[in-house]
Amino acid sequence: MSDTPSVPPEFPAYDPAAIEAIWQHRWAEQGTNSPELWTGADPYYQLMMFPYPSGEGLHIGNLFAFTGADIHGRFQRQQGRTVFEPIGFDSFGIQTENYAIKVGQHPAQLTPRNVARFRGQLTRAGLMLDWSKEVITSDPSYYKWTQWLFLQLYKQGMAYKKAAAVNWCPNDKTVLANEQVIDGHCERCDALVEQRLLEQWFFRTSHYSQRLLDNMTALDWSEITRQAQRNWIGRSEGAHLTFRVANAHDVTVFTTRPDTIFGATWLVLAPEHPLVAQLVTPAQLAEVDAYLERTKTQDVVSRKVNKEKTGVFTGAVGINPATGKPIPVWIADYVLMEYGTGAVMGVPGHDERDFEFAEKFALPIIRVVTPADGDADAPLTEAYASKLESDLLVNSAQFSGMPVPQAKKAVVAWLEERGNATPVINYRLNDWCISRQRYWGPPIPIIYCDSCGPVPVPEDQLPVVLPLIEDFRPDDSGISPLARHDEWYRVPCPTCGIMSRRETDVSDNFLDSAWYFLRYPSADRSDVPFDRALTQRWLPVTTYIGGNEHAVLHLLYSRFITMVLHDGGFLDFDEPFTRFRAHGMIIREGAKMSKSKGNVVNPDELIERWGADSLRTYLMFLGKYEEGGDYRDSGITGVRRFLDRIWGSVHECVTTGEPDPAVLRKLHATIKKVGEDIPALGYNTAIAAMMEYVNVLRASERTIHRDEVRPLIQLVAPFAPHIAEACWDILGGHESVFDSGWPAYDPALLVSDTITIAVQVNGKTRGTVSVGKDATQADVYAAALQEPNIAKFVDGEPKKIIYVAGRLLNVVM
RNA sequence: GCCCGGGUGGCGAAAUGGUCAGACGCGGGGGACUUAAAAUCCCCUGACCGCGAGGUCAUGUGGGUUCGAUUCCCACCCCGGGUACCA
Repeated sequence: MSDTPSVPPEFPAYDPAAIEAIWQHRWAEQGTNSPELWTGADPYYQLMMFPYPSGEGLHIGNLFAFTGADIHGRFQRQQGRTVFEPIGFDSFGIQTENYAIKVGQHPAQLTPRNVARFRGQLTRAGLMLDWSKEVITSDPSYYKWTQWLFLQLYKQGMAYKKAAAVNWCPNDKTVLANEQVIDGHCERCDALVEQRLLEQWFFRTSHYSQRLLDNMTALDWSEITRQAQRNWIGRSEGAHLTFRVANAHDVTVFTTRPDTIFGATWLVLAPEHPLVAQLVTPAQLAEVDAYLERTKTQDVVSRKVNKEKTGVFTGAVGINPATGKPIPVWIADYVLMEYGTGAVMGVPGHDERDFEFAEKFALPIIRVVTPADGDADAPLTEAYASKLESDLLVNSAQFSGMPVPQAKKAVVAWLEERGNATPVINYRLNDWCISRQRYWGPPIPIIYCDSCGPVPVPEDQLPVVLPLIEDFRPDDSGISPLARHDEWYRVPCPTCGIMSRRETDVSDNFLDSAWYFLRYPSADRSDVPFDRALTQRWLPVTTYIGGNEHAVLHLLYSRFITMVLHDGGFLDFDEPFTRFRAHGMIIREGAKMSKSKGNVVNPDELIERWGADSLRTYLMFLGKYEEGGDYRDSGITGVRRFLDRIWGSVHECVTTGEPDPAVLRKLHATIKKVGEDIPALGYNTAIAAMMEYVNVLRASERTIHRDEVRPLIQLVAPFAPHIAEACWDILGGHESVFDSGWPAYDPALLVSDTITIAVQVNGKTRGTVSVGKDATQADVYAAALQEPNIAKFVDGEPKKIIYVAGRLLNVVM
């Protein structure tokens, strides 16, 4: 009882597996990660993009993304907010279906297995997920409401049916998604893909183009993401111009360059343009038919990829409303029916594509625009398509000499008077085709009745359950596999009762994910898709973190759905995500990870070997979260050592004596730094700052005071939650470290009485001087001259002295 | 082609007008402890010249602005991502 131990007391080695198991169990048992949604103060909805539960299990990239979001959420919780961090599975869709076909199993069997595996992995990774609100999109309790959503859009006139082209494989006799068409060939059988017109369901996203654009200015989103959306919406200002055509209907074109109309030497229609049949003259009929046939037997993808100009003359002749001259009307597949009016005027002098076309078909090329100092008659060897505001019109009658921006307005006004023009704003954003001629998705809840037409399935009859059929593969019938099941698709009309047919298409996977964030808080409710009051309390999502590969489609569709629900009176807000941050991509040793390269990192093995805390922290240490990182196998040891040192410090620290003031200063600087870096997603520098502190804390095997190490545990907790809980417990914490708050720093400790000023002579640093914190320029200069190493460079009177208060003095000789 | 990112030590990366650029970590070298090794701890580590003090060069390339540039401007090269006949 009297012996003073001569060796330091032993303490258990840091054993991540054991610690992590204990705390994960405790979190689950005590519901630590399931906040009280109705009463919790200061709600903070921390959302991460839910995964598609692939057969391969959780990818390290998923883990990188989720960990970054989780750290943000855990930090917010330590700021005293009630943080809701839900998770779910995007389990419907073509990816799962294709995988099921590949491995020869049914997606309905595969999905629960994959989901179970993901659950295990996500739990093992120590994410602060509220599993009590899990959402699985392929579960009838979820897709019931996806179908409900379709019905609301239908009621609001936002869903409609029209014919649209799909990729069709004539060999497999099935519809293909764009990504299944490789170079114009079917990815499975290599047959040449063609296009087919099918009646499909669309959502009127285009109705919201301007609002989707306008609202964006108020969103706190990564700028790259906003820019991607702006480009996608593609607003462009221009005009509709109308051309008379002899013996036929007028042709209206869209152009952003009405000023160039004097140079329009032909008209071109898309092959699908409705006026084509009317315009063709008997003499040209055979040639035109042949061309139309050719464009039809081309898949949707390669038509856009193949830039070689083709076309055919219709025989029709239009009148250029500006010049009054006759111009030929052509058909060419470089004109897209889905953009503008499906017809353009050919202005070869000032449009690259038109120039190519003119060269190929020997059409006249007229210059109507020239640089300010240019020659009106200089021949064009390529299209002059500059956007310079100083460009002037030439060869354009009364408009010659006018600058382009002014001419755009003047020409439209002039033609407008004659009824030949209307100013319009056009968007490239198309309506959203949600029909999929597939099996693994929510059936679209519509019934076709011979006497009533399309009838929505009454809401009290939802869900329209996806039947469990064995032959779920797409086959040679050319329509959805569901159409092969009479017993499923033959139903009485809800209105008149006569035998009718169900819609056999399922909806797009993107529809499942366009509203899942609304479902989470209400996931346990079977009577409503989302509870109005609870939604009001938790949404819009406070912070959404996800990959920028979804910058356009998923985020745009989610915004669209939110707007529609708002306008339908279901929501009080019309933007779903207040703050969005795109994380970067994780690569390995400079290369993209892929199965074919065999360089995929397996998170399970890493967690087993190093622990979840080390892996989490290491992933965040690789680089800027928003830029991604380069995963290298050797680096994780440094992070593990860092956690080991924290573990050691917690066990070795004493409560006698006082903390070292110098260490405390560093501690408070670290608290400040980490507290500023985490909300800005500067995780790598936050970790570096903590490492620096640990180096100071343990320098020269000094004795560590408990008060020097305790706040560090709170700082490291978002990154390494398990070891933090364990350490907090050891240091006498009575609650979870995540309910212990965040340490405050004392600003007074961060300023010292003396400051070090760099002294440069002619811009070269020659030394530093230590002066009082209120020193003036003169004080610093005087002090500098006392330093021989500085003074020797100062010879005579300086020409100039620049003083940056508190930082630097530059003496210019 | 167009729109975004990004080029800094042997490597992952810090610092975006101001203290010899390179924090933090990996890797490497040296030392302490140990019978030895591991672990741990301490020191060094951009390149070149010099015994040394010290000096020279260095943030993709070339210009420019400035007392001062990795940081701002212009041109170009390379890498990554997105998008693509959008009139």
